[in-house]
Amino acid sequence: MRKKISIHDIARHLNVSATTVSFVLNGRAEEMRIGAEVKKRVLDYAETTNYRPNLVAKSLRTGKSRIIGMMVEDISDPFFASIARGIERKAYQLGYKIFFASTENQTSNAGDLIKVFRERQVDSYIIAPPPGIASEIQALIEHEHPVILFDRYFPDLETTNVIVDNYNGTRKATDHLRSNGSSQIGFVTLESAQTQMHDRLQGYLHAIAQWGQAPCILQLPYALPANSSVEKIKAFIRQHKEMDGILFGTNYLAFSGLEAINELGRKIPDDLAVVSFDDSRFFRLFTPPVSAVAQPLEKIAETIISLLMKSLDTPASKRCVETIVLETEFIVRKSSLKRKKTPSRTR
Amino acid sequence: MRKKISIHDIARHLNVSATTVSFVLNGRAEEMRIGAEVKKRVLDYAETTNYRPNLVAKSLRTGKSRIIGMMVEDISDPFFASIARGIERKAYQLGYKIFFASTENQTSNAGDLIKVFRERQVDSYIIAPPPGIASEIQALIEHEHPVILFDRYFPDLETTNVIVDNYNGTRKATDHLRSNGSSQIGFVTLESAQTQMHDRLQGYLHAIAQWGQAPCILQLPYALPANSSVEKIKAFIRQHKEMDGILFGTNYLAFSGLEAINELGRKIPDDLAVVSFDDSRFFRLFTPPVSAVAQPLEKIAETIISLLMKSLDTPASKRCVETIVLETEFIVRKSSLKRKKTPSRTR
DNA sequence: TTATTTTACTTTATCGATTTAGCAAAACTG
DNA sequence: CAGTTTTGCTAAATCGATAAAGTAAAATAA
Repeated sequence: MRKKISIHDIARHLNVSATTVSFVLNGRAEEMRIGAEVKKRVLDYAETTNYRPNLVAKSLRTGKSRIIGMMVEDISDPFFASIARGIERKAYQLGYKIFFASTENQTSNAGDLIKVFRERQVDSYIIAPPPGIASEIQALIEHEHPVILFDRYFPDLETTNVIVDNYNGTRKATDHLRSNGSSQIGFVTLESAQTQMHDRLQGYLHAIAQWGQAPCILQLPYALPANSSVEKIKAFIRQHKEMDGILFGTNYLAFSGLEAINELGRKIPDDLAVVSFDDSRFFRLFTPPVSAVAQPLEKIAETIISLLMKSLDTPASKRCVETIVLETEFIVRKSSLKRKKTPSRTR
Repeated sequence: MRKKISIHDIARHLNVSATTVSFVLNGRAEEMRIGAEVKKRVLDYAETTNYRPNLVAKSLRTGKSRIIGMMVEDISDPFFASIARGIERKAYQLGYKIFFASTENQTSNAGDLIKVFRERQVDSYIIAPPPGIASEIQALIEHEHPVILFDRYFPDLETTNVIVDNYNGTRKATDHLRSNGSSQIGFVTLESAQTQMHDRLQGYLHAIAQWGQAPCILQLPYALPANSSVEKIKAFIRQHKEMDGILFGTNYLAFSGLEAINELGRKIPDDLAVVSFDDSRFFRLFTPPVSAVAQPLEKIAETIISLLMKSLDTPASKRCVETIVLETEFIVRKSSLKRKKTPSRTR
């Protein structure tokens, strides 16, 4: 096993100092007045020996790791996975690496992760925060680490946030149900006081208030197993016979909901129309396809990274905080041609 | 901004040496005969100042980073995302952190990533390798880094591999289609010579050979956009009128396939029965639900981590290579009660 | 009582980079 | 031709930890 070569090995071999090698390899040869010939010899030797800098050493010396710590609820959740993927792509291009981690939306997990990240000298953070972690985030900012919150945020905290317009998302979705014939619209959401769910709830409430409908809401605990969700949604549907439209607060709630509706033998959309907040590639595959409020995943990732880079380029003292609100898109899906072609096909 | 405190700060404050502090904080106080009182003072002071070791410095000194580099095709793909999640959970418990990265199954991306990982002093690797990366992986092993390949591997390389029994997976799936009435079974797969797809193909071929059916195969290029896949699958189905069963080589091919079948107005399973390799939580939500070959995701993650830990505990010279083949589970999904209860419901 | 061992630490080197300060030789200036 | 500047480098300190080797004082043994 040939050992890894260091800057000192190069220096020794060429009879120059490590400093010179460092300057050359960092492209500071001119600035530091290193002769053209020495420069060439260093470059050539580094090339032939396939020298790779030890970034751990570099980090220790410079205090910057070029590592981003990213914490989300669950990296295997399609929403977070997509955003993570987008961020990954852009970060790598910029020479940054990412530690991804899942909080399960637990305060304690997030707290532990922040500690671990700090030990590892992570120098910036992208966080979809769980409740109760505001003070730790505040501490990160006080330590001058760039922090971007996304998906949800703390209104009391002066952070840079990237979110979507949840309020108008559910509002448009509710209006859509109404204008497509539903008069009693239910909302199935999470028992969560976090901003994203709060705003979605408000959007729904304000929408139904327009035509004077009373709220009809089911709030499920976070991380409820899918089969329990299905049961609770079934009970909810049974209890509200008058309900002829349902809006789901997340796509996985919608999946449980579709299953519940299916099991109850209700017909979509004739018995019960369905719309989901947060799109999924699967909605178009259902019969009938499901309309949804799509979040601009690529745009979210892009915005997060560009704000983060801006923050990294700015001294802590003059970083400005801002909350970027991205628009959602309402995707209307009607039954495909099949439905029209064979309206009375038996199943 | 209060500065981060180091072992030297503690030493200075308590009038002891940094070495003493290091020993105490690493639990080596007894071994190194540090007095109980000094030990207590160090521990207390570290506690009150909220001392956190600088793991970058530690890595530099010890040469171990306790960072695992994990490379998969795409971390947002549900298969890889689930495995990543399982690995993440276990790795954190063991004090390891993970760099996740996506290769897009491109040799050059994987090569670059290996370089980046090495610069960052990653000390072990979990890789779902793209084609053509065998020599770089060989080099990693020669440098005595523990490496675990999963999902696919290189038969010529002496590596530790964690795979599933792809051959029997497709074989069982094909048999299932046959015994449920399909007599002409098609196979939609990827244009890939990698082991996992190769074995799936063989399973299919051997299965149909049992009853003398001729192969009926569609191979799609890797990373084909979903809408092109749909078109190609539609053409394939149209060309093979006699085909009454289709096996899909991956779940995303199955999704395209379902869309294609839908658009052609064929009925599942009466016109065309469908089975997918690689399960998805969505298959049960389709009407009718789709049977699938499920890979043991949790078990794969578990096996990878335990082999990796074993490897890390073993000197490079006496690590043994092994290929663990995990069994798949064939999940039969019949139409739900609804189908039976209301066989002639119109839609 | 002297020699040896044990106790309880400390000194110093090191990991692989960066960075500040410095220094000799060459070139230029007046 | 002495003095200053520029050129082209290098020595040494540093980041924050660990580890090998050392050492003074106390305890024990002969």
